[in-house]
Parts: sequence; structure tokens; C-alpha cells
Amino acid sequence: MQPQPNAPPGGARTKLLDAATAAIREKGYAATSVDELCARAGVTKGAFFHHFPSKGSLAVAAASHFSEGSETLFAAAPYHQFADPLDRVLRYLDFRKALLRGPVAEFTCLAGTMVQEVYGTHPEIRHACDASIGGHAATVEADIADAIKRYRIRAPWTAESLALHMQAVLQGAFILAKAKGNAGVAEASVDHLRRYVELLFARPKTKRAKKR
Amino acid sequence: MQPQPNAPPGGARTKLLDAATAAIREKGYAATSVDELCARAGVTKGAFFHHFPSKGSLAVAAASHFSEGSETLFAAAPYHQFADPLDRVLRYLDFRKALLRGPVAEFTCLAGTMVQEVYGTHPEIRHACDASIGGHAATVEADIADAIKRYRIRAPWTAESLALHMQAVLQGAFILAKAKGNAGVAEASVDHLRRYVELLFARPKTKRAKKR
DNA sequence: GACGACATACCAACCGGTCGGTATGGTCAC
DNA sequence: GTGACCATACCGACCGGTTGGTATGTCGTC
Repeated sequence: MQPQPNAPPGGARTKLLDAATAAIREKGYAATSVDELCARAGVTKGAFFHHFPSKGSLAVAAASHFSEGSETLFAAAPYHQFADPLDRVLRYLDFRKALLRGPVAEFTCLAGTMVQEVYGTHPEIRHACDASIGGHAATVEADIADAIKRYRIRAPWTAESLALHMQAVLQGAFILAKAKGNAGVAEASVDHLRRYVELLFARPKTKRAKKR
Repeated sequence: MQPQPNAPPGGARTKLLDAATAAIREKGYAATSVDELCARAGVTKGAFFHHFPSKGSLAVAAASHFSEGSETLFAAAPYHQFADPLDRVLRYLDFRKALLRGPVAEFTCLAGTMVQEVYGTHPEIRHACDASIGGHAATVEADIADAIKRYRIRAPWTAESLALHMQAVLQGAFILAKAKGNAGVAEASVDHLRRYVELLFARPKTKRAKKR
């Protein structure tokens, strides 16, 4: 099912995937043409349709490609070091906030951008985007679930719904950043989200979170 | 500056604006062609370019058209009845949640959808979307500012940033609803947002909010 | 010599936009 | 009151460029 699981990093396929990620984050799926993608990747149209049967299937592949990239990024992030699961959640948010640097298109989420355009017309792409967002949310959900246990919270909400809410805030923050043309609004929104999580757990204040 | 301030409701211009709002919310800006818009509106291409110099200017006009429509909707909403500004904010959120009904494209925000695609390529549209979102946020901001005064909160955040955060959550909720294909996630996110606002003001619990 | 990885040339459909034209209704001199 | 004049609203054939996609060819490697 999955095409070329181990595509060579210098190959046309990978270059196309990278080009698609960048271009779609900048201008969206529909406005990005196959020709432009080929030009960006330094590849011909023949190579494009050799690796992907259609533009849409490139988008599906790009969503997983993007997921893999961010999975790697978040797996290596420092917030996992913390023994306290609530600290991990809070530090995750700090990490997300720190990522809000440089051009808007470079910290934005491919899946969130694409799904807005294609959710009604390209079900396979929509599904790939859902999987991308949901997969990432699931990693955060695990820490949230641990925090609920640790702090013996009786929550009228589930770990899943909070994890999803966190992703919603981030996606919305991206939209506002795009509208306003700067990342400041997005940072402020992440601050609000972090404050919410703290209030939710109502943890007694400590001077410093302890590492493991 | 503003073209045809009082366009007749049955006229081609208004029909085009309505068609654009619906079509763009369904499939995005780039994927919606001028021909399709004309067909939806039951109008010819000649009429289109008689009223709008370009597709882009239709999009700008559609953003204000959409803003006016929602302005009317929210102005008539029941949450304004409440004397307590915090109640107004909370009931605003209830109202937003209640709006999450029917097909996803029908409760979604035109500005948020469009700005994702065009923020880098069509500055005028981006600006119109920003104005649409910002204008609506400003109405909520007024109530938040009153609530801060009333409850003598010393907030490390501004009324503006909270108003914007609320819009971010809603925009993000729309994205998740599109990805998952149902409004349930969006409702859950609004619940989290409402809980956050309550926690922020830490109001002593009352049995029932009083009307004016 | 077969096969995968590309390149080149090409196509029909569709895109946003133009343009010459018509239908309608209001204004005003006579 | 009527005909000249004109602005606005709208029509639809048409244009050149771009679109996603295809057909066929070349070349290096096993």
C-alpha cells in the first residue's frame, strides 16, 4: 500500500514531497500547480507522474511525510525529560511556543492548511490530514492521561478532548498569525492555553519543576 | 470607495456574494472558479465582471458581506440581555456552540478559511479577512473588558488577547471539525474554552445568572 | 535485455479576463 | 409627450495562457 517506504533523501520523490510541503504551506493546495512543484523540486513532470499517479496522491503522501518529520522533531524535543507528566504537557506547550519563529509558512501545520480546502472534495486527503493531526494529538494525550492519574483529578473532560483542544488552539493560532501577518497573536494564544492547563490541574505552586 | 452600498437583495451582485460565501466555505478560494460562481448565482460572466473587476475583489467584498451578515446575527443574539458582562461572555460562547449545527461548511468562518490560502499571495484579501475576524473579536473584547472591571481581576493578560484567543479556539475548532467530518470535536473545544473563561474569573458559584 | 528512474513533447479542458453588444429606465430640452 | 441622450445592468462568444495528465523516449544498472 505505502509507496516506496524508504525513498532516498536525494531522490525526486523526496524532493517533490519537500517542495509540496513548503509550497502548500505558503499558498495552499489548489493554488499550487504541478508545474510549480516540479520547478521547486528541480525535477521534471515526467518524474512527478512517475512517482505519483496524481496531484492528490502527492498531497496524501505529503501529509504523511510532514507527520514523520514532525514526529521526529517532537520525539527529540526536551520536554520528554520531565518526570512529572504535567510538566511534560506544560513544557510541550513551551516548546510549541518557541517554534513560532520566522516566516509564518514555516511554523504552520500542513495538515491544518490543506484540510480546510479539501475536506469536501478530496476525502483521501482529508483523511490523511485527520490522521496527521490525530496522531500527534495522541502523543500529547498520553501525557495528559498520566497527569490526570498522578494528580487524581476528577475531570469532567477526557484526556483525548483536551489533547484535541490543544491542537485546535494551535491551528487557530496559525490562522490568526496568517491574518495578522505576525506570530505575536499565536504566542499569546499559546499563553492562554498554558494558563488553562495550569488552572485545570490547580497544582500547588512550586519554585522549580524537577527533572528526572 | 465602497461599491454599491445598497445593493438590491435580488440583484446579481448580492447573488454573487452569497454564492461566493457558500462556495468558498465548501471548497476554498482557489478551487472555486468564476464560472462556477456564476452558475451558482444564476448569473452570467458578463454580470460578474460588471460588478467586480476581478475574482480577488469579489473575495474582498465577500469578506465584508460575510462580516455584515454575522454582525447582524450576533447583534440579535440573546446573550446581550445579561446585565453581568461575564455572563454575556459565557453566553456568547454558549451561542457559538449552539451554532455548530448542520453541514460543516455552514457554520464555518469564511475569513478563516480564505486567509489560509491567500495570506501570502493576495494581501488585500488577507487584510479583509483580518478585519472580519478582528471586528468580531472587538465586540467580545468590550464585554471582557467590562468583566475585568466588574470583577476587579488583576489580569496578566489583556481583554484583547483573550478575545483573540477565543476566536483562535473557534477557528481551530472548525479545522478539527473539517478534519474529523463532524462538529463534535468543535463543541468539545468550545466547552474547554468556556471552562477556561470561568476559571479565569473564578467567580463564586451562583445558582442562576440574573437577567437584567 | 529488462527494468526502474527519469526527461521531453504534447494534449484537451479549463482558467480568469475581455469585449462588443443589448435591454431598461431616467432626465431634459423642445 | 416625445424623442435624443446617457448611465447602469447584464449578456455570452471569445482569447491566450495554464492546468492536470499522458505517451513515448532515453539512459544507467543489475
